[in-house]
Amino acid sequence: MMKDEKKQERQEKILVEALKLFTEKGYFNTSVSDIQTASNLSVGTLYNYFHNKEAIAVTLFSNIENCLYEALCAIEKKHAGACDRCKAIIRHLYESTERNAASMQYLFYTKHREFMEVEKSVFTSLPFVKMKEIVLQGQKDGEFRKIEPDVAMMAIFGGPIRMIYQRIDGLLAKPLPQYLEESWECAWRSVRA
Amino acid sequence: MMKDEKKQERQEKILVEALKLFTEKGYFNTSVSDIQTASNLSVGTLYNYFHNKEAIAVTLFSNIENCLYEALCAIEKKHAGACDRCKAIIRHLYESTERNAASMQYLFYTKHREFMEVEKSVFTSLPFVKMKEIVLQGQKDGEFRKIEPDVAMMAIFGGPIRMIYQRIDGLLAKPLPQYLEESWECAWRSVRA
DNA sequence: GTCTATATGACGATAGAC
DNA sequence: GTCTATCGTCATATAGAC
Repeated sequence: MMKDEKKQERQEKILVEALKLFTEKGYFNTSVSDIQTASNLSVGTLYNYFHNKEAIAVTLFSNIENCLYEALCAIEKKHAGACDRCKAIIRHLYESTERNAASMQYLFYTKHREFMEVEKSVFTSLPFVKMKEIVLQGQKDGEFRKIEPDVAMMAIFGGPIRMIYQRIDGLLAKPLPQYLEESWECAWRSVRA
Repeated sequence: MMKDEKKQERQEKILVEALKLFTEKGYFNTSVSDIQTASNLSVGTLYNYFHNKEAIAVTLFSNIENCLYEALCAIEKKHAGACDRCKAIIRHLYESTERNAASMQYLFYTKHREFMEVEKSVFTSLPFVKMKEIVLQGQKDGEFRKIEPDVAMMAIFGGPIRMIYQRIDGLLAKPLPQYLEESWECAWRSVRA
């Protein structure tokens, strides 16, 4: 029996290569054979690790989602007010995009519904529920204007998320963190009480 | 020889059905056979109207893009300041989404790069260039704060565009125009001089 | 567990009769 | 111009040897 460590490592390799391919060429333009080749494994072995192509996509999504969710929980703990929390979240998203564009691209930029049974939309997933909670709390505490919560949510994060899309598409000259102050100021002005 | 009118009508039918299928199931989950069946045509006939599946997608994109571009030009003519223009644009986008969700979904929500040779991103296409022009003019005229133009652009339109995504995903209870005033107020507060 | 070889089926696109 | 029938290709997934 193979050591668990080695097994883990191989699974990780598959996920990394799949993520790279999915974000570069898209899910449907990536064949199982592509993933297998990039991972230096045979087809049979790949199917030993994942039940099918969709399972790879689902695992990837779930991993990235959980990772972001934990980061958001840490931010929530570290900062007190909704204002500080939201800014920290945007900073985290910007920095994550620079550090690991593929993950962010896969999370935000992919129409998961087209190939995964799950998910209504990324925006119903755990991290975004948490973000909404923070915004609602901010309204309750009088930090944010008491407008329609969906509008407030999108006023704060809509701009920064769009910045992330633009960066991923190669349409922004500078790294995202360099836009942080200005784009946060805009978000803040739009909803502060 | 068939009357041009009838020919036009059939081509239109193909485009309408293709748009419906592409937005419901996605481009890759839609087969040429699906389009052909929905259009009440044979495969052969369909290939007589379009060179291949991609050509249908390209024509669709181009039609919707032009239609939006013309609407933006009309708005530009009708309104004087950048502020009024931007609000009118957002109103137009909101109303279009309610009237014809599929078109807006196809324009905004589709990763065209994955199946079309063209386009870096929707955001480099004509309508969005026009939007950026309007924002730049607004900064020049002192209506908008003189921050990084990309940030200003996304501060204004990022929130509303995200609202459109949410509506398309069925995550907003009310029709978009009912959020217009509040979401415009947010956008405006974020960038006004 | 890992490999190679292959079954199965779908899809895009064409050929050729009418 | 329109149809039916079909071809070639390729992708997913499995079988079975090692």
